[in-house]
Amino acid sequence: MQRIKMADIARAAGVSTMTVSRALRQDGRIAPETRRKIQRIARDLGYVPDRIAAGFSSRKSGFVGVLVPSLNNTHFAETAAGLQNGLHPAGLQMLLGYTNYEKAQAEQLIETMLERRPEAMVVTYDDHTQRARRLLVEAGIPVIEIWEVPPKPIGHVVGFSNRSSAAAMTQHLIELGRCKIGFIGEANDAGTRGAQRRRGFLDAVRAAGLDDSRLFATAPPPIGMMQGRDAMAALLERWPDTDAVLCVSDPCAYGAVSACQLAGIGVPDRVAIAGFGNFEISLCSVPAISTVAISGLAIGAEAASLILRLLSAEGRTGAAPRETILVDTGIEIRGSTSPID
Amino acid sequence: MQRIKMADIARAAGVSTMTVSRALRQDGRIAPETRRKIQRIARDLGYVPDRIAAGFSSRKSGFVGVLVPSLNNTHFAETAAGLQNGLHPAGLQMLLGYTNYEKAQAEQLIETMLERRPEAMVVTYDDHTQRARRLLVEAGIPVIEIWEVPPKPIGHVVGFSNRSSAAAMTQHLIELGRCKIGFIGEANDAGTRGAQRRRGFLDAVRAAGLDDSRLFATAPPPIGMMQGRDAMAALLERWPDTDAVLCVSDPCAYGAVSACQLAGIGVPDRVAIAGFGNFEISLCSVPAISTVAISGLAIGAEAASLILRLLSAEGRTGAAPRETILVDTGIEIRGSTSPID
DNA sequence: GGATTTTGTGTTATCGGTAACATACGATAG
DNA sequence: CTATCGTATGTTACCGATAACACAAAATCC
Repeated sequence: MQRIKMADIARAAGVSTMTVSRALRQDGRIAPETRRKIQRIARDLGYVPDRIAAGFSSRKSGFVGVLVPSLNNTHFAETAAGLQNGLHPAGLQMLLGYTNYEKAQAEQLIETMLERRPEAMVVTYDDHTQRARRLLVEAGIPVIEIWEVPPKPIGHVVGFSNRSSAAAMTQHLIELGRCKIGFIGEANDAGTRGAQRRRGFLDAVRAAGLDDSRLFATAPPPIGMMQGRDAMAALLERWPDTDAVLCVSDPCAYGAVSACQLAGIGVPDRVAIAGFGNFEISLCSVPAISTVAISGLAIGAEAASLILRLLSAEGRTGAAPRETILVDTGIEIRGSTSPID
Repeated sequence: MQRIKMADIARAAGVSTMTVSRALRQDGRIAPETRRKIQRIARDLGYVPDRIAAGFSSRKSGFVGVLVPSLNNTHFAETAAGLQNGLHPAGLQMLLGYTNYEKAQAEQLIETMLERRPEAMVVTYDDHTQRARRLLVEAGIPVIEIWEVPPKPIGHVVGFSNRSSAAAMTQHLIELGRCKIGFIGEANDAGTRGAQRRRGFLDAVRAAGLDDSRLFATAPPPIGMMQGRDAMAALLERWPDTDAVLCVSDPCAYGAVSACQLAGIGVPDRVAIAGFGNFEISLCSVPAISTVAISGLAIGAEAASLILRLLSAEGRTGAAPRETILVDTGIEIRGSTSPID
């Protein structure tokens, strides 16, 4: 089974391959009639252009590498969707990889993705290995970190402050009059998003002069509903008088709510519970769960549009100035933290 | 910024590029000493091989195209994860695209993916357009449909029968003694997975001689929790004496459970509710939701291993015989359908 | 009406590797 | 001691498209 290539069309049309190449792109000065004829022949022959070869020749691969910790997570799935929506119309194909929250896996994926000569890389903020950072820097392409504003960015940034968002939500719990507030999340001290949220929690609790010891560490991410449930049960056993809990994410918070339901503990009457991320479950849960609203779709869309901007502005000497784009976040107050009458 | 290429290494080592090419692969007969020297130089120079060029030359792109309806869905996210796990170690990069349940989008994605010359295509079963099917067939590469066993497969299959699984779950509801059973799902009559589940529901209900009219049609997919909630409320308004409901998926079923909670309707006492897919929410919900257990990870893993098998067995004349791999499914009975005392 | 520009198309080289074949040389066999 | 072979490496061609430049014919100018 021989694939049709440009030379076949050229032969059929009695022109050179260069003319075919020009006719099939918007580019180039071509007689309208010639173009129509070539397009018709291409269609009749069922020609499928070879973008690999085209990219190889024009030194533009048409790929953008994207790394997320997990696909099985609304956040990152939406980010990927936002990226695809923005990149696909521009002829860019997303190379998606998920790291399963493992640094070694991330480094591995970065390495193999770079072998595909992407035109840009999008990586979810994390405490990447030195080698991973070096590979990204030396690739000489735009690198965009998403989902946080790193203290030491590798390149461009599309994110927000997990720390201050978590602090804002904690502040809300404090203003409810709660004073024995716990936190459920990973214990990892490295610079991850979860750790930033824990820091924000501590910022707010300490500023209010409250007990800052009620940190319940789960296993490393991914932290799902059942982890949240188990953690909540354990936290209440250890500190039975806890009156509010901030969870590192919404699924985790839903697990905490379900633990209370099973134990007959009223939410929000006895314990207020808040999550992070505005997942669907936090809206549909009974009671609905207060959460920090972030749009993964927006992050993906912003990253995509930044990439398009950076790639089209490639006339500059040296690297483009570092861009930092902040996406909006907000606190959604719902039933799980409504004031006690 | 000039990238290092094989020629640079060859010059530094005083050998030809061909020797470098051989040394950096496992292939070829190379003096161990030469290989070590070349590998060291490559490392020192920070060489990153160009897999695009390599693939272009060897006529193997190293890509596998994967199409799923949605990423924001545990099912397909796990499938993608299973595929990546299986393909990445073999040096294959997944090109992932999501169709948002739209046929036109699927056709578009198939077209642009084929321009990347993938070595195989994985598509989620759906009622694809004629043109999409033709493109896939004419690509001359292995095509694998997943998540259903199609009546007219395009190529290979890794799936299960949505219809009989749904029938089995409906049968379970019938055996509970329920006789006014509803179904919540899409109305679309096309050959989608949801439509197959509805057929299975009807099979079982009719076989038992029960009322088969309680079909509540939601909007087209994606069908989320809130759609399930609204649909359940509307279904109960229309048919207040309904005593069991099968939902097209778990998130939808959770929405239905939450609708009952809000309305003060006991689950399972007054209405039993079952879902489909074994999402985390069905396990963590209170009550936990009975569901059809399917492993998206297994589907992805099976598809990946089938691809590797097909690609390595490319010595055959003509196409390889069509393979159909069935993955296990089972009924998980949980609180939402426990018998009334 | 000849010079200049514009338009449409062709030619050549090349992107970074690898397949296929060629070759030099030391080892082994007879 | 020569014929044969296997091993390690080099040479050449090419994968399918496009960039850069060349060039003839038609259009425009003064």
